[in-house]
Amino acid sequence: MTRVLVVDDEPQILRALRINLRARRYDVEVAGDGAGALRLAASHRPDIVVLDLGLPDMDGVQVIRGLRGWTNVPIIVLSGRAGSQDKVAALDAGADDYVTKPFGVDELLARVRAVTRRAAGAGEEVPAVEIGRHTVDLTAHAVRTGDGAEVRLTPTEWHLLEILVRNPGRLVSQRQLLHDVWGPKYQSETNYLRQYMAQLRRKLEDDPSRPRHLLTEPGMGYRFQP
Amino acid sequence: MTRVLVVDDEPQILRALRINLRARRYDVEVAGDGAGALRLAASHRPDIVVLDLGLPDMDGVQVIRGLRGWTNVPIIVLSGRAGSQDKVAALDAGADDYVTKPFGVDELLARVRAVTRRAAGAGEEVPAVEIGRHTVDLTAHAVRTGDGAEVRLTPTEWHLLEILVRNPGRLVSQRQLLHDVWGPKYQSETNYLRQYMAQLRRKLEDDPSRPRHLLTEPGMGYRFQP
DNA sequence: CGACTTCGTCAAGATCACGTCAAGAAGCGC
DNA sequence: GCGCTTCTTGACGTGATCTTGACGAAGTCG
Repeated sequence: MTRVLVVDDEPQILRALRINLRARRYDVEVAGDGAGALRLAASHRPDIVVLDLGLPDMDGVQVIRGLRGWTNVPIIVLSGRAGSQDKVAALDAGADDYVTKPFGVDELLARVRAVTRRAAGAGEEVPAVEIGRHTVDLTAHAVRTGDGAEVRLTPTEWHLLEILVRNPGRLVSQRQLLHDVWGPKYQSETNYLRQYMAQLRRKLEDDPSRPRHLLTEPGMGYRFQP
Repeated sequence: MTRVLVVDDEPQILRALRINLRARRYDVEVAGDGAGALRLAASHRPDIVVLDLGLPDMDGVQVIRGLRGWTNVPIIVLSGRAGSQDKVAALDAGADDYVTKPFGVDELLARVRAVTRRAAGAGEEVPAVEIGRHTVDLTAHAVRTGDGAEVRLTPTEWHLLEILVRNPGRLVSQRQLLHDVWGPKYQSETNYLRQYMAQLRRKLEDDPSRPRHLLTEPGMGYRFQP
């Protein structure tokens, strides 16, 4: 059974999540503060952590760092404020996804499923993925459309696409993309991302103005949706 | 044609073996140290390796282990020392035969024949591919056009073509091509690639200015498209 | 409702990579 | 040793790619 550790300081949220997750056959542990979360994570080794950033005793990002020091367990962050820098910091610290409060339980459960699915296949390779009518073959470094025609990507376009495709379903922060593609000195040049994401959508999406796979998460980053 | 890789640090031995083996219709590549031997073996896929144990850069047994990590190519060891423990170490590491210096060329040739006969029943791969009007036969090491005429390629041209053809449809990076053909110190000399890719296209493509099989991926590398 | 941020888009110049030509150096066969 | 092939190295024009700035639209927050 999949073990979930839920960390939140609001008792009613803890109660709601515990009931809903148990109904879905998850094994649920709860913690009300950061110290308890770290202690429970170490002793119970959960398969997923659902973490609220607003904790009474310590900053949520510190909790993430404390976990990432010794485990790669998937972390889904809950945040009360939309557009907050806290969430970007959380993703950069190693969180896997985020959900803004107030959130629907269905949405959270969907993200839990997505994150567990990805963690299950972590060891395997992803040789090819589909984007609209196109197939992205990472090993061959090629993009082909259905009728065999090739789509040419520039080196920078490839670099960016590869990072997103290697993290399917996962939100990748702007800072991380800029750092990985352009280097540590370009972490605030978000126009580069806008420029190249637009080019990728023009080349890969069926309707570039209405992307279905290369999604923008405003203020956060970008996500490749298989 | 059978490909032989000769590894020795003494130029006169290299020269003598090259002349004698070529006279017997073997295709000979030579290396002067262990690193070059491993590189040539990976890119050129010899049918036999003749390996001197006394190399300047690394222990011969290490070279044997490096080869045995991924290939079962027959290895004939040359050694100046008749000591039995060297022999045991080499054979235990995966060598197939052992010749003590000084040796007669006839003896070595006999052992080469014996070892090839023994390994004759090995698995095979893609022997021939088509490029335009030409047929590239990797095992025979020859390129023929439709009417039977032969196209002559220089050793470097072969080396480059072989790497590309052994990775059909896949992008091979400039760095890897330069590393495999010219060695680790030439990884930024992209003019070599431009020079030899142009020569290959002149010899193989129907319209060299509009290549259909030897494709450039700007900024990244080259690709052989079957 | 207005100030502010963020995103998508367009357009421009600067820069880089490629193909090509050419010539000297080195290696090999005779 | 001599002639030939092959390899190495440099330079240049052209076209593609990258970089950079600016603008309006959409959304957010007070």
